[in-house]
Amino acid sequence: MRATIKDVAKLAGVSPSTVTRVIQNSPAISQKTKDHVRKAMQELNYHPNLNARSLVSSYTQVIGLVLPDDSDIFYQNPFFPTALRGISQVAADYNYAIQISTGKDEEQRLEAISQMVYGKRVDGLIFLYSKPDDPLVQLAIQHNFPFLILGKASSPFVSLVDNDNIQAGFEATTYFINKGFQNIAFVAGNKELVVSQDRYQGYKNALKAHNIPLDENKVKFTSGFLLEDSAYKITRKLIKQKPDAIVTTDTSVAEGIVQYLTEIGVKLPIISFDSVKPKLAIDAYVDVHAIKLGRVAFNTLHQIINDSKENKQVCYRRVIPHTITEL
Amino acid sequence: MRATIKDVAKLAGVSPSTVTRVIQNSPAISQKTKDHVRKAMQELNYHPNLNARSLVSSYTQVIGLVLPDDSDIFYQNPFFPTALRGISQVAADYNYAIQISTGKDEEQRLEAISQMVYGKRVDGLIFLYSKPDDPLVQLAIQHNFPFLILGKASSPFVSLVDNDNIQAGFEATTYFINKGFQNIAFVAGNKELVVSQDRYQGYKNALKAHNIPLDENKVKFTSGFLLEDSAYKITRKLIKQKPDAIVTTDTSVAEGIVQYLTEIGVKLPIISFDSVKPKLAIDAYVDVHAIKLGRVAFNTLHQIINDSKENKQVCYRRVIPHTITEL
DNA sequence: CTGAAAGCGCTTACAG
DNA sequence: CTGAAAGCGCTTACAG
Repeated sequence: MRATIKDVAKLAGVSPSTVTRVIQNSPAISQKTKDHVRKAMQELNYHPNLNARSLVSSYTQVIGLVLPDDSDIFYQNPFFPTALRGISQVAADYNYAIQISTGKDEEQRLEAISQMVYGKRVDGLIFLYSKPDDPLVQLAIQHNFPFLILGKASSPFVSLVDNDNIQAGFEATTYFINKGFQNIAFVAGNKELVVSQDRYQGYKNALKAHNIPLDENKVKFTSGFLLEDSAYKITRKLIKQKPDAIVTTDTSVAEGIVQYLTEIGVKLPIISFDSVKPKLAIDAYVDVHAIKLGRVAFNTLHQIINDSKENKQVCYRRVIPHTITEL
Repeated sequence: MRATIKDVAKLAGVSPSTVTRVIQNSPAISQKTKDHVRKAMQELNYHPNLNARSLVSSYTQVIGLVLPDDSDIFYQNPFFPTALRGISQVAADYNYAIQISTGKDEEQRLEAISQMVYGKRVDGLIFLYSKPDDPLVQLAIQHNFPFLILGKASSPFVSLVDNDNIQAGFEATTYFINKGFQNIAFVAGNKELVVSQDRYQGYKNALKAHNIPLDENKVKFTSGFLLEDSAYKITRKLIKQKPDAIVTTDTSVAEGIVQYLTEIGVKLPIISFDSVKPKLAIDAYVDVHAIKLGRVAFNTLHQIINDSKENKQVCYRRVIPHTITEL
């Protein structure tokens, strides 16, 4: 059988509480005792039962990652694995484990997250998506459970880590304006998503700042599950407006556009958004630095968890700078 | 405060053990009592403390997903999110949660997995990679801990779920042979990986079966972190061998090849392997059906966990069929 | 069909 | 600097 804290205590000739204190590296314990106990732990290959620890101490050293529905386009995008990398890098340093939670629909996801929260399986949550009035977020708010959104939240009292997508849209558009283009089209992903709206706002702001009139015929939003397919079809119409450059919010969208343009033998300057260097022949991309987003997200959640232990309620809002890279 | 099992028992006028039995839907309990207790649970919004449950019952309803090093090319590939989808779909049906585990190097990963296993945080493990003599797999074997490898294992006594990569390599090559090509090149990812070796074996088998001599100058393996970059460079040399078609084992590799070929204005038929429809203009791809792999992986692990409760030791080896799709 | 008791493996005051 | 006791919230035999 696995060794318990009692076995270690016996072998080291101390009480179980002393063993606990050694594990916690309590300054109250003498160096000599610590050495003894540690030797005993080694000898018995002792590892604490984390369930027992969590039961009594009511912290788990686990955080939950809340993903959107299983069917979501989310999984097509390198954003998720990249942000996950950032989160897990910092989590490993703090010795935190990561539990992920998704489901086929909202009901199943709500059930899963309830179990995590009520069942005391995690100390905090990171939402890897952002949508208005999400019931899962509501649950966290109601129970005063530590959480943070990786994205833009509608409520002003929610902690979040995000890019400044309005500014990024502005800069992406300005990139082309500065190169002398005047008929810049804009093609975004799902219109409902806050990121699409924000980047569109940035696009409009940039045109305005340079006194270029907005032509809504040059603005398109994709729909459906496969972004490329939708973008491909949209381009057919878009091209009639004779744009001289295209700002797009997603590499998948850019892929659809490029595919159509290639087929009809047209070449247009394109800028896109991505979390990794696009494998596509486009001119530039806005790097949202998903690894950094993930790293800061974990750090911030960690902060929030500690705050809540002290009954502090702080709302953190962190912006991760983007960069524009020419290809 | 959150309601405990005692609160429910009191409200329902029964003992805590009866509440437990109702939760377990034990046939020993009368319908009337069940109704009472369930009503009380509803009223108090009762959710069991899972740490307490795991402590005493020593099962967790959590499985661990073991990922390769944080720096690994693994994260560039859609295989991971796709397989994860499959795993989490079935996990949700069984009401299992998923914990993921990675780290910056093997030491950190071993530490993380030790905590999961010794700390009794998970009931079983799925390894999402496969390499010879992996110390993490050793740990699981030594402790008789339920696990399974999503990939090919070197030991014959390890459960696994995988494609038949030799057969797939054979078919991919035959696809071109049947179209009349005779000078088929082969470009694979990292030579150390078992999948690369297996697909190469399939390539050789196909040539042999059609009496086409193997020309090792037409066989290349990439190296380094960015597969496309490596493939790009390799193509420069490869092209001197005047291949008339190329079998490649990875879409990233295919991307590098296509990029080079496009630049020099050459078009060659290419077939690749992928878990999602490639966004690249190639002729066909072998779909490894990563979702299915994930689904079967969870189901099998679930089986293994149940076997181990009954002290059964069964070694499962499941093959997931691939398909070739023309684009 | 149901309850009382013991215990899972820890940690946390309390006491010295 | 250290120990004895109590308890976290469940479940599992045992008994009836």
